[in-house]
Amino acid sequence: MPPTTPAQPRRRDRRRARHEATKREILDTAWSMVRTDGLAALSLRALAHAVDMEPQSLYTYFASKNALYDHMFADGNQELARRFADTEIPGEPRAALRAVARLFVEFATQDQARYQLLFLRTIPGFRPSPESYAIAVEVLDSGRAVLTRAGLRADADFDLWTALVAGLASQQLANDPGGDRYVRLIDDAVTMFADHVLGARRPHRAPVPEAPPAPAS
Amino acid sequence: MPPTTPAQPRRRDRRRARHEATKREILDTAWSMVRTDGLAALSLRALAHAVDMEPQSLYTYFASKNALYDHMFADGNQELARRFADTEIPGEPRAALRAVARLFVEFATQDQARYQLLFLRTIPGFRPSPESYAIAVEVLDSGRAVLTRAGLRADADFDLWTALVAGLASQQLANDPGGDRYVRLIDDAVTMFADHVLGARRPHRAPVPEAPPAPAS
DNA sequence: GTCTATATCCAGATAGAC
DNA sequence: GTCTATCTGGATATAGAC
Repeated sequence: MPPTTPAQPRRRDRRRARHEATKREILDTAWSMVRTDGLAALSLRALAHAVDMEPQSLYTYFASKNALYDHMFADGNQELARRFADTEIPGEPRAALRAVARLFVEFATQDQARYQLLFLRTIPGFRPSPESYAIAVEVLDSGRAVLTRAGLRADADFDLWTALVAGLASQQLANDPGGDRYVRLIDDAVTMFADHVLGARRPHRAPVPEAPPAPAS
Repeated sequence: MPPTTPAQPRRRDRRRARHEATKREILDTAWSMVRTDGLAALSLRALAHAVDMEPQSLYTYFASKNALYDHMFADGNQELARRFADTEIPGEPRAALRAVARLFVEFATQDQARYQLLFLRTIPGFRPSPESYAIAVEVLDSGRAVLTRAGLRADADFDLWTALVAGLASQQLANDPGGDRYVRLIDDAVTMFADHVLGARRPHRAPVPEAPPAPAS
């Protein structure tokens, strides 16, 4: 019998685990609902009934609707962070840019509601908590680290980069949801960007095989 | 006495003019409200009281809330069309691209709610009517015409263009509303784009004065 | 931790008098 | 064209029994 593990803490752990499991189920259900009905259309009543609860019981898990949005915000950013961690980023600068662009645009275009919650100001009055926002900053820093390794130095270049990939994602979601009209432009966009900030290895879209890599600055 | 203009029609005209004026006032008030409270936060009650009406009276002017959104959608697109018509677009390709990029990004960043209504799918269930959507298509065609004149041929290039300018606008609104962190990247972004699709007149950001204009294709 | 009961207020929309 | 009156339903949130 383990001496330093009395029964009480273990039971408390079990209870807490169950609490977390229910919370997880609520969050997953919420995601599924906003995916079909739209982010702003989420109602706590409908959510509660979808998990077989009375609406009031939700308040055991989330203090308010905005608190729920806040958890979803953290959740989505954590998912993106996980993908960053799980993706091997090539050392070659252009390949690295392609990898991170694909990673982000794929993540963004998979879920319109998630994109709106994480990157647009769709819900009036919603502001992520400092803790949740910190995760978003961490993710952004992951992206920045990749670009720095690829030879990017200027903040303005990083901003141009985020505008480019966010633009592809945004247009894909708004004008061709579920399609690939803008997704398929990713590689071309990366080439355009890399030519601009890293120096053109190949002039004007004509591929030059075996050209030496261009220096960063 | 004018023979072919009886009194009845004139009175009808006056009434209709008054009707249109009130409609205009409601629309303007709605714009002002969504600008401060957020697009999705608009309520017909609050709107009605802001124009000193009972909520029910609004239905004389707009058949539903979505009908109001639809009029706002048309309204915003008409404003953008007006700006296109009023702006002189230079003949030189890069200058033309700069002009249209500035025009669009300025319009977009002036009003977050308007941007969300016109270009993002913020309101669950809202779809513009065919008549309103036609105005949006017309505006898009204006932009396309400028790029065609500048030497752009491929549809994919036009899509890359809209992604780029929409990305700048979107990031400006989401991450630095009211500032110019992304707006000031417009010229750089246009250079990047033009180098890519029109051919690099200047290699890697080093301006070459008096260089001959590059051919379109 | 979940429920019943309730509070409070708001939403969009319709009917019909004036 | 605007009002009063009303419908119907929804929203978020709290109190307290079990």
